[in-house]
Amino acid sequence: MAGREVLQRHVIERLPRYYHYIRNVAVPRGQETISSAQLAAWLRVDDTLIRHDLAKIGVKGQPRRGFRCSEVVAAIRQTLGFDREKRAIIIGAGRLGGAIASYRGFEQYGLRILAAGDSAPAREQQMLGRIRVYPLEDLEAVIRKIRAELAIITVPREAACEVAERVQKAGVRCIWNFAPAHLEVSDEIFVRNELLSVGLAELSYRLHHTRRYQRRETAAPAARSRRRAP
Amino acid sequence: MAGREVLQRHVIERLPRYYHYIRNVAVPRGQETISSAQLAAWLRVDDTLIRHDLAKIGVKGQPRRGFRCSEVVAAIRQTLGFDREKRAIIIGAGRLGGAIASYRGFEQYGLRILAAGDSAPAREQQMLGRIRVYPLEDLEAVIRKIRAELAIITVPREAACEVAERVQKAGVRCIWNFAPAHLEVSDEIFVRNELLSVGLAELSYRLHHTRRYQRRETAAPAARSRRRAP
DNA sequence: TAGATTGTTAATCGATTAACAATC
DNA sequence: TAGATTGTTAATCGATTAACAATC
Repeated sequence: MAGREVLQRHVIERLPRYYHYIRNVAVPRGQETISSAQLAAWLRVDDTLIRHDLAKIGVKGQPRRGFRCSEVVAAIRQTLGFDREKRAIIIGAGRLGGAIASYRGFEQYGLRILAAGDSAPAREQQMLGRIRVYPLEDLEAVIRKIRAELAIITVPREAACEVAERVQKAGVRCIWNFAPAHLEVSDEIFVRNELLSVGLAELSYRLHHTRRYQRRETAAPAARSRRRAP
Repeated sequence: MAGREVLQRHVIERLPRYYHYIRNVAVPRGQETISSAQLAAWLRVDDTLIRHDLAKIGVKGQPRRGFRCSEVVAAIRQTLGFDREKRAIIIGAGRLGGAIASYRGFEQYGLRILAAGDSAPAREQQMLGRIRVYPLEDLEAVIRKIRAELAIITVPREAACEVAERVQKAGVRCIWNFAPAHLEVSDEIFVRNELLSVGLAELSYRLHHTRRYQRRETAAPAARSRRRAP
């Protein structure tokens, strides 16, 4: 159940890939079961690694059959908490914020974006898809009203730090930050920084340094952080 | 110069963070030099790791002074190829595509988005910021015309695979994929999958499993892949 | 049954950290 | 000079892979 031992970060990063592959590739193909070898071939890792990971989240396979897709999916959902609602506010109702807010795929991860905030007068009081956009002055009140536990930050860099401080004080427990800024938040709150330039950096390196590539699809983390030194 | 030995992936993922921190935090503060301890405290890693990384890209520090910011920045730019132009096309002129295309910060990484493609008639012939949007029928012609070596995919999942195949055949060498799809491309081409649900998965896990967090800011990769099994 | 696949312990590999001499 | 910080080799740690018995 909940509260198995703590998972290592690498495992946490791989599980959503298994989830994604099974739901979007294996199941649509009509597969009821999936072998560790199949997942491994896809993700370009050793099949033992897959079995280790699945054992950690308590899924049992059947010799000669593999793992039942439905069981793997259920175990991942349960382990990662996809089956529990995450009440979120998105701050920054620009194009990126709009893209995230209107993407329906995140629902299968339990994300519920209940409100948006934005400073630009032109955008205030507007709707972002089906989500209401509030002026930034009301940030704290809105967070409390919708009981947001997660804040998604899609404001420009200059505004990100202040927004982070405010959402933190208003009681949010996690931040998903898309602004290319270094947020200074307390230790109590978890921040995941999606620094897109890291992706660009890798592409740049590959583009300029390599001609051919070995194949590989790897589960790999993005920026995570906790608060900086006191 | 170019062509030092191949860097390990972890190093490639950390360098842009150093770059980002120095340019956005240290330099604006007026620092001319930066110590490995300062970078380490920020990124929550051991300072030895920083010195190892910087040694790998050929930066020399000065005892009691640290590393010159300008030298570190120059070395990272040169190593990762930020100082060389990357000609790109973005396919999918929706909100996410628009956000990426109009973000000016990528210029300091050498990214030049020269054209956009989109299938929706309403968007055809429009401009995306200062970038012209072409209909998808002309994809191959546009890629050849602008000599794109990088394709940024921001189309919906259903369209992603076909787009990937087409850009590949048209000669693009790298794909930066934001669609939550498994692209099937040849070994010759490098793909970086920015699967955002991985980030959401980690937040979900933290939100449901932890109360307090140790601090840490870690350089961490996102999805990378090379072509799948033949 | 034979054979494919899981499950798990042990070995390996590689990234990180420790230790400490060198340097300004 | 003394002291802070780099540079580098060696040790550690942890993730991945190998090996192989168990199972259906």
